[in-house]
Amino acid sequence: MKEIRFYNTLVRQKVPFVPLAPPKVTMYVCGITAYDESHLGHARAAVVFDVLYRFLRFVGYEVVYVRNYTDIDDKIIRRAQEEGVTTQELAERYIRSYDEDMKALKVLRPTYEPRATEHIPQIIALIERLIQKGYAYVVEGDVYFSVEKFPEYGKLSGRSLEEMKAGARVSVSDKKRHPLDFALWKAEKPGEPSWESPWGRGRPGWHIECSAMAMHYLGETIDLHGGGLDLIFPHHENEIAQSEAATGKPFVRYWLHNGMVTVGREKMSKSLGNFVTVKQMLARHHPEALRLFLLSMHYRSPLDYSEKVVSDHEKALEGFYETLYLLKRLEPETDAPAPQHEKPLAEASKTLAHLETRFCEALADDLNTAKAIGELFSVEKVLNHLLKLCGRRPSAKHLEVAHQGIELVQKLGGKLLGILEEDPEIFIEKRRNRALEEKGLSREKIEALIKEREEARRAKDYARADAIRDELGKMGVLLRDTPWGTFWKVL
RNA sequence: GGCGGCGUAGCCAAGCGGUUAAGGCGACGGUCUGCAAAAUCGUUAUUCCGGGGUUCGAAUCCCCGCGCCGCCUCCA
Repeated sequence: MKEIRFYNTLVRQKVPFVPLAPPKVTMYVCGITAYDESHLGHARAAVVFDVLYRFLRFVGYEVVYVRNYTDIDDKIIRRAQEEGVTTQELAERYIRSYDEDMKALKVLRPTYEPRATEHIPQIIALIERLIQKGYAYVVEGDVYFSVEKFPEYGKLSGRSLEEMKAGARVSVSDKKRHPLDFALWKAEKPGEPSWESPWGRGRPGWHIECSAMAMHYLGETIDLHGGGLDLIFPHHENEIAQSEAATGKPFVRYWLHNGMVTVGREKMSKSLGNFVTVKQMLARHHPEALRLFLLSMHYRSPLDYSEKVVSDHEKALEGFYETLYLLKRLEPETDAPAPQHEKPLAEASKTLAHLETRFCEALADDLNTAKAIGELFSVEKVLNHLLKLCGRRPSAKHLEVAHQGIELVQKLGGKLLGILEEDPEIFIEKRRNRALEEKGLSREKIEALIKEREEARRAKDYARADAIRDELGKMGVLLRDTPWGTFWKVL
């Protein structure tokens, strides 16, 4: 296995990944603010870091993975007030909804999924530490972090305080000593949830929760911290400032940021209203098709969403499953392969092993899932060749190579990418049922017609057989005659 | 304005100085098939936004343009 390399936002280049205390790896990813349904952008971040998590475990690391839920913030408060529910009720609802989405998308559960409101003591302790060290100040029940006290402020996003002051779109609050100072603690406002603190009742600011929870679960220096590119400034910059000011130690060894999902090249976002929710997508596509789409682009690049492209990936996925389906039906007819098959079989086996290496190297190279997917589809090609080689009389040796391929698909596709892990027969039946329902077609009718056509074919009544096929074709049903019977699919 | 990124076939996309520029979707032709479909074989980028430069050699490095996007405010 070649060394693993990641693009570290902090140093702006790809660097070898060396965990602080192998085999342990600590990893923190910014989760969602639970105030609305999650969209494709949230799904991308979750799926990308899910594959990272899977890959690190696959190569033998013991990964402690934390992904938080922000369950108290301005948007949650506003939304809860609009709906006349408590912030807890609202957050709970969307956390549950997100969990459903993640489960459907086969995103593995992180080791811990902490919520901000369940870590108020840790947050307060961290703020106190910052005040003691002179990095934070109290104004009328608010506590602010003083960016000028932290000389390295801006190191992640590549800005200086001067530059940012110049372009200042930052609202100047008379309470802040510097426009970029940010709230660690916000004084209670009437009708808003609040907690006791040394500075009076109030609630935590946004940035502090991630530092507090990351340190609580993972220690003062963590290996990996992930999140969307849009979090680099100010959120992650602020996390660094708070954490490193408090501990005097590096907070994160490797910062990883995923690119945005775009629509017509524009960022998908709530405010632009150009978002598609995960639930809407799941209603139209197989979850694995979504994963395939989300992983088809390198994680740091923008990913432009369009139904056509998602469907293209879905078709590719279906084709792969159809190959697996046929492969699974093979039964050995003889013990030994025909002599002229021995060499191709040996070559197929060798190619499969080679593809596995290439696949893993792709992931090791800054999680290049797009390349890895390419290698995986080359496995499909090998399997199709094998299928052809098998013909109607596969030998035990043919089957052995077939199983090697199937296992490889389960390992690389299933275990690492979270795709192609269903039973092909179940996958195909699910697709059929979904398509039948969409088009309002009757399975019984289709199957009866197919049976009738098969009888006609046996009787060599091809005119009748073709008439039935045309009829089914008009219904959107495509037929494919195989040695094991007629395979059908609804387009 | 500052910082960062992108521009590869009809569409999506890999490629990080050196074999025939991965892979997917699509299109066209051959094989297979009763005919289809699927599969398979071949064709579909003599060339990587444009122009210079470095180099024995560049899609890959440098410079100058053009176009697009993200961040600088809450945001995955």
